[in-house]
Amino acid sequence: MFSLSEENYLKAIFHLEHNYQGGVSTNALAEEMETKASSVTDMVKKLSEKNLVNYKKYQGVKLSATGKRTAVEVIRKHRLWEYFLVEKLNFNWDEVHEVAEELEHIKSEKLITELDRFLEYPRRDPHGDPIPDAQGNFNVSNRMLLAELEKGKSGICIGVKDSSPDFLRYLDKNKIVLGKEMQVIEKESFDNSMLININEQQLRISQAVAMNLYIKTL
Amino acid sequence: MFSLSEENYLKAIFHLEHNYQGGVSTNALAEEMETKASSVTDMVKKLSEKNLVNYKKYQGVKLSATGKRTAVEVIRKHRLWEYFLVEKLNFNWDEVHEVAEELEHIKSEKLITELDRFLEYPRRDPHGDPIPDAQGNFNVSNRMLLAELEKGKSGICIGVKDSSPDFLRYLDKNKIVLGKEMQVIEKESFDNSMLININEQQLRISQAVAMNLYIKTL
DNA sequence: TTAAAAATTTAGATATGGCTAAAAATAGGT
DNA sequence: ACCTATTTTTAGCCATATCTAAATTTTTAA
Repeated sequence: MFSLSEENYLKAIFHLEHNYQGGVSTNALAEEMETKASSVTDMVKKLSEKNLVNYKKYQGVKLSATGKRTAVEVIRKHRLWEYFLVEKLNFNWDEVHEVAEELEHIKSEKLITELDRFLEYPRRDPHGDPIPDAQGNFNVSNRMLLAELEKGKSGICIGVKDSSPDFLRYLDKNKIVLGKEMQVIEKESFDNSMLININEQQLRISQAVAMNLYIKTL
Repeated sequence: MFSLSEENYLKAIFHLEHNYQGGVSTNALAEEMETKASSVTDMVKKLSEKNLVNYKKYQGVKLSATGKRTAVEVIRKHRLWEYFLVEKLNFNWDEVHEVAEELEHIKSEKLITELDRFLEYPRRDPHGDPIPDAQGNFNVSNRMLLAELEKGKSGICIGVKDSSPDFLRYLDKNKIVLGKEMQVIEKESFDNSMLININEQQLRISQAVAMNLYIKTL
């Protein structure tokens, strides 16, 4: 159907569309894909010829309906495989991304249908990101950043914004696990760090951390 | 490490080495890879430069130690994935090959180590072929073709030589399953067909079938 | 409003893996 | 031994997905 590169471009455009409404710029896409702008232009033309994106010179790209559907399918596969790796194969959540990047391109509808069933239809991957269902629907629940939580209020940790191994290992080290309840004891206006109550202990959290943890309020 | 093409060539050479002792010929390899002899020559040169095969012009190729190790690793991955697909994801044994051809190239040692553990260290894939262990050792048991079994003798079906979907579906249709005991009632010298006792029923088997079923004697 | 800066595209090149057609080497039969 | 048929290799070309460097368009700011 589509090449590995094409699928990766579609996925990248999908992720960037959240931040760039009026079309994803060539440079933004080049940075996301860790390649050069000229390579992006070439690929974007190809995707456009295949009607996966809408593209006009110097105007950036947007996914077409087909392009979006394809991107969501790849994301679904990626997140199901991540869940499989953590739940069945003892992977830690900071080491699944790379392998899932490869597994997401395996072409077999039955494989994914059956994997989904085998995993009992998980709703979120190990980082708390929603797994779209077979129809491409995300089950987006209301979530907010820990940084937005007011002093005294509590929430349950449901996901991470940054899922770099460094951050995930920081969370492991501090026993911050998805599903855990946390309460804001104190906010420091000087550096926007906060003191939270978690695991029946107090923990100081920097702004950088609070800006990258999703919670839902009780 | 190695490209998808390189891995597929190594696998093909490994399989062909059983029949062609003195080096695998370019044409044989071309047929196995479903490509042209000229393309094979090019690739074989590349493999030779990487010391994965020993190659001299017009003399065919043999795997080097490294080449053989790599080929066996790929075969191990292929067969573990086939087992996973059948045992965990409800695939039939005639539909696993294509998907396993893709999965076998995923690069992660941990993935395979953990998959092996998760599957509880299976010794044979769904077609009865041995799965090499992490050290690359096949646990080859003594096996023979059903066609070689004498009249009156019994054996247990342990594998298939031909694993084409057509043949596998023929076996399904006739309830010939790995692990089943079968006894030769009569051999017809005219066409080398045989009458066997299996599942408490008599069944007529053509020479083509008997030449493609592995059994072990009791 | 126009010149400099930034972003984007084009042109031309590279590497991989494959192809066709032609040349070269080997193998077989007499 | 030699001529022919088969096998294998070489030479030159194609497509994908990259890259660098140069050209072009858009944006910004004086």
